[in-house]
Amino acid sequence: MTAVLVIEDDDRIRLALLLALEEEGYTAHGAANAEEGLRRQRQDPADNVLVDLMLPGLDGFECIRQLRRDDDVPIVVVSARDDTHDIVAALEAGADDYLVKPVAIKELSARLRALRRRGRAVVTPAAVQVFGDLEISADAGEVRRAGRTVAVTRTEFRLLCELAQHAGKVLSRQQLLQRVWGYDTGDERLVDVHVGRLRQKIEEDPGNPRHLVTLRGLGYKLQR
Amino acid sequence: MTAVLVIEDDDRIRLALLLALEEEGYTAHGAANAEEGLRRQRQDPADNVLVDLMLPGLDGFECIRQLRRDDDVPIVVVSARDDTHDIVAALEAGADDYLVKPVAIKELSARLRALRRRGRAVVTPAAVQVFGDLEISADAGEVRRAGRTVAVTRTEFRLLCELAQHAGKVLSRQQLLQRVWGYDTGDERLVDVHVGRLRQKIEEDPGNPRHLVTLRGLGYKLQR
DNA sequence: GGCCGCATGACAGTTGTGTGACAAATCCGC
DNA sequence: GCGGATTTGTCACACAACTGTCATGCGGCC
Repeated sequence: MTAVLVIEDDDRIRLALLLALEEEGYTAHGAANAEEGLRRQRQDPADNVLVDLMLPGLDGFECIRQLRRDDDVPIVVVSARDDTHDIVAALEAGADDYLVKPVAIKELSARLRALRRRGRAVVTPAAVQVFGDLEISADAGEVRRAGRTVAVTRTEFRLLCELAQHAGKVLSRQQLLQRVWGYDTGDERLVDVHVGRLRQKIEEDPGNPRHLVTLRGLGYKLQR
Repeated sequence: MTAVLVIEDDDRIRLALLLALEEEGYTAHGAANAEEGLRRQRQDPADNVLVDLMLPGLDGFECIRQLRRDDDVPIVVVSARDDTHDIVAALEAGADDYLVKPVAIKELSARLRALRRRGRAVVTPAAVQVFGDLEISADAGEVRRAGRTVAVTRTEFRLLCELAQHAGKVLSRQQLLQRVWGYDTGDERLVDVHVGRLRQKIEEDPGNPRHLVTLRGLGYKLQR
């Protein structure tokens, strides 16, 4: 069974697409905005994703880019705008096809089939973030220091990724607790402990950290 | 350098496309009818083929089918007819995309790029992947370790292929359940068991896997 | 000097993973 | 169809790794 995720803010259009897709034999799920769509796709990846370009909050282009980071899923843009600039930008962002509303469901279905036939993307090397002698690859779930892979635990990895995502910026313990652990409240010392453990692994001299630095009274930040 | 073959009987349009493509940095060749196009592609395969639907003699649909028989080359239809039936028929025949004339060259170029990015044709025709002393032949359904063929079951093979397709990247148990078993939900331990069995067969020291490694809390990945 | 924030080591409870056993399902030659 | 062999999925258990809490001590800062 082929699953399709439809990210579209207009309720009427979304429902119409979902119904039409199910009519065509797909399992279809909807999301009303980019954030919800991304979460869904992470939790339970569909085989195809349909994205509208004009979304509240995170826009379609950014949504495509983030989808592409995690996944090779075929992405089809379904937009009201028939404009070469938009089409090119969407394809460059990582979309595989672009359809202008209103779409004929038979065409959509045929295009989805053509995309699946072509299969998943060629094995692309995992994306890597570099901080001096420190390399982080979210895809590969890997951290390297001076070329050597170091084993970090899941929590440490999440913490590191969160810091890397906001490289150079201070993140308070509260923010980290929230984003890494999902705690709205809790003991901030917990962050210290894990930062300490992380330093043991990724810093040359853990007592004198160069990448994962403390900003007294503010929090931590990751830098080159 | 990327080569494109344009099969189009209207001289003016063909020349315009060839010029525009060269402007975009492609090497472009033309053919005025299907027979000539097929011959050219056999003799000196291009990386992409553009086909008009209305051709003298052999028509575009048949041309696509014959191209597809020999080759996985990405095929884009460029036609004056904006009709769902034609679009669906062309895609079913084996085309990868369908553009309605007049085409914006920037859009065409972006679509060609998107296709190549995805194309299995361009990169993995042999479909034998090598991971150090481990070889996986997707076509032949064979797995070899250190030159010796090892017998793996169908499930194990699919699991291995899925991991190989995303070589070097972590796949969560959820993703594997979804992609290998098609389960939307289910016991993740199932994945563990099959990974364990696979290791017995493909790893030199199954207790100390070098290729099929666990990333605690994240999932599994296949590496060199 | 005293206070506060941070680093660190130890520890117990929890979680995640590997593995062997087993029964159901499937395959296959006859 | 039939019976044996293979494959598949479930379960339980053991073990190792990880997590969060706490206590202690150090060092900067007012």
